[in-house]
Formats: sequence, structure tokens, C-alpha cells
Amino acid sequence: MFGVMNRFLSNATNRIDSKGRVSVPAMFRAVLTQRNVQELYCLQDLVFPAISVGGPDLLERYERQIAQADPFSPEANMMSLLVHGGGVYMRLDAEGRLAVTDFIRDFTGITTEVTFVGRSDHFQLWQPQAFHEAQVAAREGRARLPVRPA
Amino acid sequence: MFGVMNRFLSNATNRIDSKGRVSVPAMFRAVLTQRNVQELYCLQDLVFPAISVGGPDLLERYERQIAQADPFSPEANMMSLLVHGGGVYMRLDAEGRLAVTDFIRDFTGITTEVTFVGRSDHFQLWQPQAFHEAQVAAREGRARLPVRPA
DNA sequence: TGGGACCATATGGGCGTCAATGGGAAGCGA
DNA sequence: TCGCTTCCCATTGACGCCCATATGGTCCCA
Repeated sequence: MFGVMNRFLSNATNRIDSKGRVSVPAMFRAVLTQRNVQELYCLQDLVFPAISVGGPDLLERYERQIAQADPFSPEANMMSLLVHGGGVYMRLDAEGRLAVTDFIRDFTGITTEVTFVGRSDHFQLWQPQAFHEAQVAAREGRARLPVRPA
Repeated sequence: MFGVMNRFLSNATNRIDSKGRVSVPAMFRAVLTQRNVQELYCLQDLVFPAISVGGPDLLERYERQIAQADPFSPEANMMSLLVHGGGVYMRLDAEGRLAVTDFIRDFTGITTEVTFVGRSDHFQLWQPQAFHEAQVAAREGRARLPVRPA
């Protein structure tokens, strides 16, 4: 219906309750519904201390990337280790919440709050302060990146 | 209809009400209507303490830059973190107002008033005093400082 | 040319809906 | 039985939707 709303965008911080649950932002849940995603796949980000969450397409995208690389290269080996060995399936409850497991806490440093960060075709779970610092660093570092004219 | 009305020009300062809303200047709303923009995309300016607001084309311009990089590279990852994770969707209410969220307040320093600044293909939200100072600085020729080397 | 009707914008606030959150109770496996 | 998960329902606070008022300017007409 809306051409742009079908992607994961923006960020929001929600609290973890006493049972270790946290609500996925309604906007993100709407994207999941629209894409008919029912089972979520989680894996560690390759750069940041964040957990990437998406549908089966997220896994497939990483697998294609692995397949493109030399299968005996250290890079492909490490990616496979992270993607296949570090990946976890996850479901949302009836209210659209997910359980914050130790797998997530250990890798991200999340304790009481989760920042949900849109990444277009998937979203990520961050420790709020870590996200803020990564944003500042990315903004300052951008000047050194190769800028290509439009 | 009018050739001049199809871009964002000039600036205006409006008050934030008790519910945290502020009217987008009618002239800017007219441009949005003419461009058939219904959902707004907001992003932190890369140089100034201002929030850039535009239609989907504003987002797509940044995404084209990301698409040119290796999708699994740290550079693309950081760009996506800024553009997808740092951007937010926003809608105007029936009276043409937008909600000034903490996301906007924290980055701009806006408290009680918002200065809307036209930037041709998009417009920006500024803290009035900060905008005034940036204008003075620009007149004194210091506007060249933020320009990044090619 | 001055007064007043008229209009568009900006602003204020009521109210219903929904998302986020909290917690009880039932089901299940160890 | 005990701990953990799943299902269900209650609360509340924010936001969207609606209507009312203020304010300043323009246009018309006497």
C-alpha cells in the first residue's frame, strides 16, 4: 500500500519487563506482517555489538554472500561460523514481544532496555548507549569515507 | 502552477504547543502537496545540529550511495546505521503539524520554538538561535569550513 | 481611502484508540 | 514439585483525529 513503509526504518527504545520480555515496535511488527514473516532469524552483526533480526531472507542473503566468497577463505569460514553457528530462531508472543535471551545479552551488553534499530531489510537489537556512541562515531567517520557523486 | 513554489525556500519560526506539536509553514506544506509527498522522512544533518525533512526521495538519495558500496563492508554498514537507523518517518496531522520528539530535541537543542529552513529539495528543523548563529557564520565566510574534501 | 467582511494560517485543547507495559494464571518439561 | 514458558487480561500513557479559537492579512465596497 505505502511504498516506503515496507522497510525497517528509525529506532526506538523499549523496556525489558521482569520476565525478560520486550515489545517490538509496532512499526517494525507491521513490516513483518506485511512481509508475511512468521519465524525470525537472529545473528550477530559482523561489525557492531548488535543482534540482527529478520526473516528467512536475512539468512539467505548471508548464505549467498558466503557462497560468493572462496569457500576455503578465512572470511567465508568465519562468516559461516557466525551465521550458521551463531544464529538463533525466535518467535514473537501474541502481544508482539520477544524474549531477551542470554545469547542476546552477552553479545550486546543489553540489560534493562533495548534499542530497536531499523536497517531497511532487517532490524537490530542494541544496548541504547552503544547505539548512541556508534551513531556519533559513524557520523564523524563519514567524512573519511569515499564519497561518490550521485 | 507557479515555478517558484515547487521548492523549499526561506525560513519561518513557529511555536511548539503544550502537546509538543508545531505547525509546518503553509508554504512548505504547499510544496509537499504539489510533490504529492504524504509521508515524511527525517534525518540528522551530517554537519549542522539540524534535522532534515523530505519525502521518500530524500531517503532514496542516501540509499543509492549505500548501494554503490559492498553491502557487507563496514562502510555500508555504518552508512546504513546512520540513514536507516538514524532516520525516522513522520506524518503531519490534519492541521499540518508535526510532533517534536526527543529525537529532534536532543539533536537540535529545540525547546519551545522551531525554525523551519528551506533547502530547495527538502527543509530543516533548527533551534532558532542556532540557525541565526549559523547564518552569521556563513556570512562571515566560515561556511566553507564544513565542506569535506573530495 | 478607510472600514469591515472574509479567509487562511497558526494555535489550543477534548477525546477515543492503540501501543507499550505489567502481572496473573494455566500449561509443560525437568 | 519447581522453574520456565505461553496465553490472557488490565492499566496507562502517548498519539491520532476532531473541532474551536486567535491572529493577521487581503479584498471588496461604500
